[in-house]
Amino acid sequence: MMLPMARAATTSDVFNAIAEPQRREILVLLRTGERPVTELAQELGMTQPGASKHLRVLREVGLVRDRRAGKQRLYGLDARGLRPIHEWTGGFERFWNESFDRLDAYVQDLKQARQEE
Amino acid sequence: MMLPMARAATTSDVFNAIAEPQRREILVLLRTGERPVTELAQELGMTQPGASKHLRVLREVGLVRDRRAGKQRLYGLDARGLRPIHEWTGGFERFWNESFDRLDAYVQDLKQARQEE
DNA sequence: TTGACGCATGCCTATATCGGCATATGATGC
DNA sequence: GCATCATATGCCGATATAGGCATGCGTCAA
Repeated sequence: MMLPMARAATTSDVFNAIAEPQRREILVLLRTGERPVTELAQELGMTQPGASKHLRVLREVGLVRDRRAGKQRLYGLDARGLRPIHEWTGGFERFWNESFDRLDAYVQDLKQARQEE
Repeated sequence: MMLPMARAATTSDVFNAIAEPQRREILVLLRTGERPVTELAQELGMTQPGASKHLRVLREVGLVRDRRAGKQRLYGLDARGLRPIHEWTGGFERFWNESFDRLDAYVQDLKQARQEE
């Protein structure tokens, strides 16, 4: 009896964590410094539980760290996890330039063909 | 009557497209050249429909292009869409270095504190 | 100890996929 | 047209979230 294999467990990986727009906003905001959840939620127009949940995901993949500060809990950026992604995409740098060239060549070909009609 | 708002529509955005490990494998493989779906599926150990579906997502966000070649359909890389991601993560470069420094300083502090015990 | 405050969690609903499978669609050659 | 090969799609089952809301839990101050 073969059970249908469902979606792969992509949770807890950095690519997945930054696939969410709001989580990216959080990371960007945290570049300007540590913040408690409530302030963060307010600045980004999300509910406190919503912000907490996103922060949890970010913390689980190591993109943010938290430390207690009195009654509050301050969240801060730990961007090291973004480096692998930067490098992975960087592995295509040669190709996106190449793509431009090819597209350009293609466009030139079209123009050429037109004039010869 | 307030309907619960579900998951945001993140479909059709590049961040989401590359969040899937198999799709990343496809992109990496395509760096070595165009390929028909079947060959691609075979090389990556996935089913043909599976490969087709992933390619569809990649095509919808513009990361691959296809062109007909006789009976086959060749898929090729169009890496330009990866550039924004490279740049977005690059915006954190300063911070991941800084993080390293801080971590290092933290470790030094610990060592210092130990010796002074 | 008891509020009050700040934040994390649990529960629920709606949805978005992923994978497997069968099958429709398309193009080719006879 | 028809058989055949190459791909794309549809359907289904199982899961993974995202958001809203209410509530639990921990910390601090009086």
